[in-house]
Amino acid sequence: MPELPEVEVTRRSLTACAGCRVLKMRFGKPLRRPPGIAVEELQGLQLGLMQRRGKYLWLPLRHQSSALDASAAGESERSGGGFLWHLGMSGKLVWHPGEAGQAAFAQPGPHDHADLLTDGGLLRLTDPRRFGAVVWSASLNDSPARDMLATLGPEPFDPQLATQQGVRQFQQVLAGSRVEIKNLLLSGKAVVGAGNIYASDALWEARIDPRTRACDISPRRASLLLKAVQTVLGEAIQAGGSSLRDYRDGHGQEGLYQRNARVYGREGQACQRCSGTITRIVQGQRATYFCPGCQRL
DNA sequence: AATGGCGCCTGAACGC
DNA sequence: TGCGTTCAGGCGCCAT
Repeated sequence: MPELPEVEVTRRSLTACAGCRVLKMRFGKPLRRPPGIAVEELQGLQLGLMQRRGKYLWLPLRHQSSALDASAAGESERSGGGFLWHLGMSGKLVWHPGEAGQAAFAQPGPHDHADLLTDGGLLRLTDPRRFGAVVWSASLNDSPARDMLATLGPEPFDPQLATQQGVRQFQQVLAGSRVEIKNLLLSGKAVVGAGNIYASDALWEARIDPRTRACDISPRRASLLLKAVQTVLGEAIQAGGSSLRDYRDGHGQEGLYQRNARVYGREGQACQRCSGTITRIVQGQRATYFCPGCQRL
């Protein structure tokens, strides 16, 4: 299930599509949100560098900025824009280079819901559960992209978050919320990127019981938690993400983090820190794993 | 305003 | 063997 590390690994694996030009696009079964653009309008647009914000990927698509285009009649009506992608629960964004892309485009599978064919290959969103999204926006600062990103907290690796002021802001979000800390992490309001796997592991790393109300966590422990989130997410990116079920990166490679997960998915096993027994509970209808021996309220 | 809960989806795993 | 049930969870929406 793609969380921030999986999305970041995907982004890094998709650099090859930058500079390619759109030949065709096709949408499969409808996703929860309509793409918001007609595929005919995309032909000839050039792919820029994929960017990430939280668990979203932004792919800019622009017109060639040649003198001919600039003087072409009606060109100003089509100002370019980009696609905001989300992988949902089961989404994979894979690049099929060259002729392999042409062949893949000719034979879409039942779960291929967005196929962007370019002169350099095919960018394909495969998503069996269809919780994912691919949405057109004129820019990141325009609707709908702006609204979709508006509620996101700070990026875990934003240098600003490491400053005194950034840490204080994180502490203040916790201090102002009565939600259980595990659920606050999932909300992305204090920091984005920690989904169900990494929220459990970060709380173990910080020795905090996941049921603790956010406002009951001292500023000192909050700053430790922030570091733990950064540590766990950073390790996961290095490991290529987690492949619990069907996650793959842009080359179809699986991630290895789950082999070294601290507590996630390890119910009944011994805690590697205190030899307590890792326990599974449910918070907000989602599984949480933690060690009652060394994680404190 | 903040918070908890539900529904969207489908494949895998499980039980009878 | 084959059917039905349960589970996985990111996120938008709704009720409180």
